[in-house]
Amino acid sequence: MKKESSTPTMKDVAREAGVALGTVSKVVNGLPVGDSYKTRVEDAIQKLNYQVNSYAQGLKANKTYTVAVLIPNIVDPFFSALAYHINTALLKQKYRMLLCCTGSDSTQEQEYITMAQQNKVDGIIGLTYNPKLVIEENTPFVTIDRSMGAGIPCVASDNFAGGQLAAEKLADFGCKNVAFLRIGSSLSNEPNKRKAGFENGCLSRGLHYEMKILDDSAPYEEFEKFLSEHIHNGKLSFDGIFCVTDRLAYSVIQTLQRLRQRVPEDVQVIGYDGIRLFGNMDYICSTIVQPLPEIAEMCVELLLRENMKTKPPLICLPVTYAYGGTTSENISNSDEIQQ
Amino acid sequence: MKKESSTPTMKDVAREAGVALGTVSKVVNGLPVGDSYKTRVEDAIQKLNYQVNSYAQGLKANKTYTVAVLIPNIVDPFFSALAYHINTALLKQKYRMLLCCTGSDSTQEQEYITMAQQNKVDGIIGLTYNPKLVIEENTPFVTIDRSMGAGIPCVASDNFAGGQLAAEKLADFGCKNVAFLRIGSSLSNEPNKRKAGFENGCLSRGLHYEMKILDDSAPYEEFEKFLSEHIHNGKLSFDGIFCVTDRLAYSVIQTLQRLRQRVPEDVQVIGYDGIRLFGNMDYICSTIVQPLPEIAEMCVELLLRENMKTKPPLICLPVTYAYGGTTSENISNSDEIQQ
DNA sequence: TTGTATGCGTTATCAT
DNA sequence: ATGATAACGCATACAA
Repeated sequence: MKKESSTPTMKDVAREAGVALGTVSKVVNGLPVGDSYKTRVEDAIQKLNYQVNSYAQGLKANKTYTVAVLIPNIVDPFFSALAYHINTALLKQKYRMLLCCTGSDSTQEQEYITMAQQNKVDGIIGLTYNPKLVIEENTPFVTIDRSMGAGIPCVASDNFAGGQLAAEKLADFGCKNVAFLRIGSSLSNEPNKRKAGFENGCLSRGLHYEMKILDDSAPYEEFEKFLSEHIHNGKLSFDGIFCVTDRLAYSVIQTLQRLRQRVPEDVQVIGYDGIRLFGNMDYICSTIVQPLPEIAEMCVELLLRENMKTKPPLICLPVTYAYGGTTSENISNSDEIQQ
Repeated sequence: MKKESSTPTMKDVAREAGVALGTVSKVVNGLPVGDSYKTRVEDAIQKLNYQVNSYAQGLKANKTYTVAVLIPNIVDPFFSALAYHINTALLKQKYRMLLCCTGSDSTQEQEYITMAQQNKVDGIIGLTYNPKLVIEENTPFVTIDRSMGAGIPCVASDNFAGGQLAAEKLADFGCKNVAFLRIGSSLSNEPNKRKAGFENGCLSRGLHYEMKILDDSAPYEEFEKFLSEHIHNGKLSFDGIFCVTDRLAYSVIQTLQRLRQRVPEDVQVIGYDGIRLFGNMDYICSTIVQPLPEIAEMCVELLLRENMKTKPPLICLPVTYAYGGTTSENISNSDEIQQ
């Protein structure tokens, strides 16, 4: 009574084929085996519909071909696109993705990491908000957009250059008086560079600029208040706005419409991230596009690289600008106006 | 030389605590153990930073607390929202999600299923396009939106009622002459019921209607052609359009704008799915909302239910209508006009 | 109550 | 080249 109707094992295949256990293992793993044996084993595998048990493999080899990916959520288009590209990059290397949505919650993040390590993942890629996560020494870890120091590599878009590019584009498109709007965790230092780059760009191009930085806990209405206060006689004093994310840009554009400001005629808006509707359709605004495929590839390569001696602390990948209907370019793109 | 600097095992904990292996196991699993032993073991666990190896657990128990989720992709807002809710439902039951993006490709789907079974997942939830997938008998399987017969449960929104509701809403909002637009795999029979329900609704409400059904391979331009052909003297002969998905509705709305038709003044549009921007913001159009949380919960419950004798073949969950700016309702929602 | 021994499915090291 | 056997980390039936 040793076997219930459970899934067949190598032992079953060996018995069926009339060979030894080790022989089956060799066939499965493509090691040299006598031809007659090989076919017999393959027939038995077919007949029993045998599949290797990767849990047993993992136990033996101490390697699971699984990588945990920690992101805040999966419904924000930026994060879902990120997850998509990471999955693609992992698949190329025959790795599986264990997706962990943390809700940006430090406790959840730690729980997921513990879980992932119990699950003996071969590595963790994380866009996290907890600067002091407890991670085992021997679990490779790569972060996205969050420098955690201590020999943990961070892959990010070139946030500084992106901010700068945004300022330059606004200047190119005729803006004189611009604003930078930001909301979000002040812990995450990488995106802060967008502000610095933007300032730098404004200075070098002689743009007058103002900043409005909100904490995570602040209500969005603060921005509406800020913008209203800069309207005099129905006219906004800014002719260009750079938002720290496309998501914020989307809300800001709605607010501007409520305030009877036309985009892009009265005020131009540039976001950051390069989000597209349905992942492959229109940009939701003119934006600084993050090179998601490259970021994903880089994370995976760094994570799986053997000689971890040479782990670079921070890798910045180049960004590009894309038109999304909320800027006034001289090129005739006006038939695709959004919102 | 048996131990490299690898992760500690129960044996290490036992040695450290000066107790037997089985005692450690009991402590870890919360089985009764003498108090002094218990604290000693717990201290050792702390000291060594021990974590159970779920691969070894899984091998032993033949249970992995992992469920594979097959969806076409993760960047379409509908699928990402679905994945999000399934993940949430699984987490409640202490299950992990192995996310598999199939690209709607039958071969990929089969590969993923093979992979998932090698990984000894406890079950599979799939929104698939291959009607004849090979799945082991003893791997629980639940489908979403695709009836596969043969005792495999299917969870879906009430597509028929949804189509009917769309027709009724259009009728309520004053439409007389409506159209149904559909593109997508003709293999997937569940969403086909949207058409049937819509027809039924039109008939019972005395709406004149027309249909335009496109195959997956057809170019989207066919719709543009179809709509242009129904414009006479600048006026579209339809005053209401029901699109099989929000995604299609989005494209159709753009097309209508190109054709100088105002939405919703000239023609009202209703989609299906209930997609929201960024997962929690505005609907992209007036729409029939799928009850995603309930669908996810139902899938998980069905999948993990022990007494699989009573597997219902098809479960339809109720849909609701939501305003998204593309219908003309008499209620004063007009300040939130989209597009 | 605590310790010991066996087996889960696989791989790898041995003899043969 | 092939077959027997030990070991991976854990859970558990059984013995103490």
